[in-house]
Amino acid sequence: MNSEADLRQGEAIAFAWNKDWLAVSDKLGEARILPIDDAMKRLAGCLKDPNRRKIVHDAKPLYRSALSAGAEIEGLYCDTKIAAYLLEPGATSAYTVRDTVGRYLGVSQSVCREAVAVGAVAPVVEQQLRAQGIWELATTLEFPLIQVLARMEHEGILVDRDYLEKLNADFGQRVTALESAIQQHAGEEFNVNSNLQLQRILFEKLALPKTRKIKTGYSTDAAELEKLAGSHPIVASLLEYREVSKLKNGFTEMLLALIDPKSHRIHTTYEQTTAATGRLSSTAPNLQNIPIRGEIGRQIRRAFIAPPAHVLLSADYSQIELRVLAHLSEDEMFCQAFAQGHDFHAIIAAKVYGVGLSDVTSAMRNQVKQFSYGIAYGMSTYGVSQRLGVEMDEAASFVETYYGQFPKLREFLAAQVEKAKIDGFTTTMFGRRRYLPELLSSNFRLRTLGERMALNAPIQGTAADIIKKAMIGVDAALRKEPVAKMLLTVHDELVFEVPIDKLDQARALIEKAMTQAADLRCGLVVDVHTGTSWAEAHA
DNA sequence: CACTAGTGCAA
DNA sequence: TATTGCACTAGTG
Repeated sequence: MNSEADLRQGEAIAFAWNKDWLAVSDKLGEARILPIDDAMKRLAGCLKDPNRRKIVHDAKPLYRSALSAGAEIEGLYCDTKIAAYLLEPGATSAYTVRDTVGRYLGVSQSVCREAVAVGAVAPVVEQQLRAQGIWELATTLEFPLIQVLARMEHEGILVDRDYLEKLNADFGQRVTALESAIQQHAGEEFNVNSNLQLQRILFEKLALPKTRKIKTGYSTDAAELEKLAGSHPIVASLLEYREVSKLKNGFTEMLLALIDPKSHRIHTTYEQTTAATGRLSSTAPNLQNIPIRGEIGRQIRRAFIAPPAHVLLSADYSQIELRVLAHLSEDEMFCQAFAQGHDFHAIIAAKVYGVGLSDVTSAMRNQVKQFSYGIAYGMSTYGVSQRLGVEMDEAASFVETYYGQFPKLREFLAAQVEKAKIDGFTTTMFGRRRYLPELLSSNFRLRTLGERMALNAPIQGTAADIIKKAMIGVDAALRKEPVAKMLLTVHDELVFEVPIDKLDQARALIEKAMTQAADLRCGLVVDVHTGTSWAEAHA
């Protein structure tokens, strides 16, 4: 390895261990569980042999192996400190740690600095967490969640490879055909994926009406192309090309590449420290943005399946963010709407428009629904006028009418921003903080962005707290009574694999644990669906 | 290889 | 001028 660059690219040393054993890779991606003494020798051997230095070591295969062996993982480490400890138990100072590992790896000690710092600052981090009043959040929510996530990643989800391959080939043909059609319309060959070249074709050669301005010229995004749809036949082909090539390049192809050859399943990685609001994120692959809306996109969800004699069960929180908003703001009318019945948005629309529930038109319902969601993102009057396609004065009166019905909503939101400006951070129901230095910015755009973040963070963050707590509860219940396996988490949804003959038990257990995760004024409601594929189960 | 911009998928 | 993410492609340095 030539040095710093290689290490920075994830070729860090990874270990999983407890007091009895330590897991290390002995060749790429192949992890072994070893008694602690043997592990030390093996590790030392690996690192000393220059031909085997590349042997390194994603954490995932390590803990997967550990879990298959039925192990309880105590720690998962990705740094040089433990390596140094294993190689030279006497290496304790930061410098000797770095120097020891650096020598074995044939890299400079400075390369090791960052990783070593993680170990060195651990006590300081604990002190900070305590000082910020979030030690409890860490020890009762985030730390216990680590193992739950590890089990889910290790389990993976089954995909229908044959089906996915057919889909991929089909998409491939369509992309090729559409590309030709577009170039026919354009009268020349060009790279359809290049926005620069595309802009030249659309706005210069074909002289289509100019669209929204962007840094590099004029936008060619789907919303703008829709407006040009009548102007030239190339536009329809382009929109379809975008849709299909997105699905092929971004989904079918990637998913096929990430099917684990041994388990035949897809194992995502959840990032616990990425989203500023406390949400989880998912990478390699991101299973939190698998298409669901379009019919073509939905086909991709059909590839996620249950093994024979099993079904997938999807349990999602109904309107969790709006419920959190209702709870935190203590707006009685808003809370009552949840208690009344099933169609929340229609109930709110009836109040806003001052009509009976049966007189709510779909247009009314849709406008109100969009604004209700927009509230949690800090949508402005201008935003309302854009999204609802109305004039500014109409948008302003809509906003007034809406908040007139739910006065505590606006009070709560304003108070959030004021408090965040004083404290410098927002707080969720479980005490999670988001620091917002943007609120002090002299840059108008940045400052107003900070204000919207201050509105959104407690709501999105509390919802994240709740589902995390639910996951810990569900996991604990499932370990006592293994009637299902928890596979995925998608912000307000949990996906399980359930033996068909355990379905009733699993459903009851999951619903109970999720519903009990928090005590909201307006309650928590969980919708459960099952099916052979994720497409069916999500419905 | 590192970085940005543009685009588009999800909750 | 509606939040939070991940990932792809093109293009620059």
